Amino acid sequence: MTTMRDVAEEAGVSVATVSACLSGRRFVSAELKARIADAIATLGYQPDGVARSLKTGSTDLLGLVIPDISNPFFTEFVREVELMAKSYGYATILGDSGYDVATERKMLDLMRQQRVDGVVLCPAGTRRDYRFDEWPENIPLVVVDNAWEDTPFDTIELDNVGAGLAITHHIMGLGHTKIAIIAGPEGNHTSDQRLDGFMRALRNEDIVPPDDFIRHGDFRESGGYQQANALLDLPRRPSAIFVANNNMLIGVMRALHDRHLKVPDDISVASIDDFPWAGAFRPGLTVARQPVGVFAQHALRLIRKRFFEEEETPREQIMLDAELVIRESVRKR
Amino acid sequence: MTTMRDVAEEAGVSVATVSACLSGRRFVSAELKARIADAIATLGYQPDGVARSLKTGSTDLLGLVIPDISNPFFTEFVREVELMAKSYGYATILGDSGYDVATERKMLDLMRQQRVDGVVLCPAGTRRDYRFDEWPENIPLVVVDNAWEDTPFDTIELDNVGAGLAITHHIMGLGHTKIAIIAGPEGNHTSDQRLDGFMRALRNEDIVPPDDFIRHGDFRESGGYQQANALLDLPRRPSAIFVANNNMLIGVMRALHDRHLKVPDDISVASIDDFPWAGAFRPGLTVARQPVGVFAQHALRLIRKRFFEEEETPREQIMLDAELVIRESVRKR
DNA sequence: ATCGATTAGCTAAACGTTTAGCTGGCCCTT
DNA sequence: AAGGGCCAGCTAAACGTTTAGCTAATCGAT
Repeated sequence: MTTMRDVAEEAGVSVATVSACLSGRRFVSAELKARIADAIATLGYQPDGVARSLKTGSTDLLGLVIPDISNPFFTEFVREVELMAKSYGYATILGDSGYDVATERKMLDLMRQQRVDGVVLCPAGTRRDYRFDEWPENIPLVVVDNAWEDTPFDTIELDNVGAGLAITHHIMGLGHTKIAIIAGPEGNHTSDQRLDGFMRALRNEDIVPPDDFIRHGDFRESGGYQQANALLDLPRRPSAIFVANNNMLIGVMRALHDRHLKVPDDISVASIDDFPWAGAFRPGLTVARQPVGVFAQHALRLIRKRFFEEEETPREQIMLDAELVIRESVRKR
Repeated sequence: MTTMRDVAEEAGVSVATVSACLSGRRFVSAELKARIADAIATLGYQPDGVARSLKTGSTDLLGLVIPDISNPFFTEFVREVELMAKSYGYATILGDSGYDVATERKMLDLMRQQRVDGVVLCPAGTRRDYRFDEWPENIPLVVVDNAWEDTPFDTIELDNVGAGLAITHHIMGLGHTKIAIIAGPEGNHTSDQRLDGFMRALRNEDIVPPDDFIRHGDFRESGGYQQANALLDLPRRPSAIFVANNNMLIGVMRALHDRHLKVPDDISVASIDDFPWAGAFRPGLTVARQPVGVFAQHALRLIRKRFFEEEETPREQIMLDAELVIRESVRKR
């Protein structure tokens, strides 16, 4: 490999001058600039970021940890974060935890070891699954989507209670009273909040759903499939199902398909998280859409703010509203 | 930050011994091991990967460049690659080029600068869009999915001609003769091959499609939408459409939906690339599935092989078969 | 007892940058 | 003419590891 040393020699200057020329942080005469440029061209020199990182302490690397990239919400989030990161000159290290907290910890550790300039974490677990006293002070970390209350970190999340309320109100507004929910894992913050919104909406109308109607999936397709089947096996079926995320929605649709039940003729379905295919098929799916791009913008803003800030400012807890996208999967009863 | 120096001091040994203890590459007595472990625990020492990388020359970083992460084929590929990478101890740097060759080059340059141990590239462009004479000898690069002929690199791709043939034969086998294709951008290797398979299948049966039936989209949803509309505006419509990738398929479905055309009753549709939702909706979509997991396995195998190999072995050109997944979107005519 | 082989742990030199601080030449001022 | 200020470019010391090569201690064989 050709190093800066070689370039310096070839151009007949010192390494300091080459460095100054490349970084532009110090003045270098036009003549030397030209000689250095020539030397670089003839030798095909390409700078070594690792050495640079060691010396300067910043790697221009960003960590991004998500629980499941095949969930279109996270797919889109990855896309937006990577896009923003790129525009600021960062490269993105991606880690998919597969909703496994141990894997997630390993990823975070790996990223710390790579000395990333910041981490965007969409946590799979709850607060006490992590040992953040060990997290280095100087690496900004922002928690997105499944944010816990009691951390020192900046958080960004949907107003999940509001989204749960909005969806449930929409369903009730079309005359449904026998409404079931397939929530996420118990104890998962996001899931709990969406369930909370659901319950509040029902309570507003003095509806008390049977225990059978409140189900917990795993936020993945298989969980949606299982829980939908459980609901459909009930002697007294719901007329509408609120599914707490899009992957489970797929499973639900598959279960309905298996039983030749038509949406929304036989049963209504609504969910949280839009995705590219939601409008392309029959029936178009009614969902509450998360402002994914805005999530990503805030995430990068916060990381850069922390990275450059001189003295610490209080944590930000950002909460954004969902947008109800009404298509065809909920029908008047 | 606490460094290895601090640990060495605390434990009353040399840095060399600490290093030996941590890496396990040299024998260290049980007593010192314990003292070092204690020192690490009390100081909360965490090793610095950047310094390690500088010295050893390997970063345990893998580059992955794809043209569009929202395409489920690439979503799945990213997932599989990241999973395999993780299992070998690599972290994955992800770059989405957005089908833009300039961005792609920037990503590759960034990755080279980060001294990744290897790169998996799903190129957006054609061979001559790149200047691979500048690519460093010692960073293995494997080209996946849109592989060119004339490179020194290992390649992995679908047998696209075979896939095009299989899909088209399937359609023709159900009695269709007026078959259109929405291919990808002209000059794109993958697209050209799939189109080639399509044409060969038709030629086998002495069918000559009108020029109107051969359309080129951009491999994205909007392209599929536009080209489908163009086809449907034709005075003499096709009875079946072969769509060359899944994202365009979404656009096609949307166009059909807009015109209240039912698949497969009014028109048949088939595509290449399976995706999680293909079977969940009505109609279930008939597709040729790429063995994505196997792609990822080969990619990692090849990168590691090149990284560790003493003397150069000839390039491998791996070509894998698609699997026809027959659902409901193509119907007997 | 002596010599050589073996081995645990140490010293010190890298790896390829950045940057604080120095040098020496030039120009301006008095 | 001498002194001071300024500035382009240089020297050398980091950054936090790894590792070749050395030292000194231990042990067995003669």
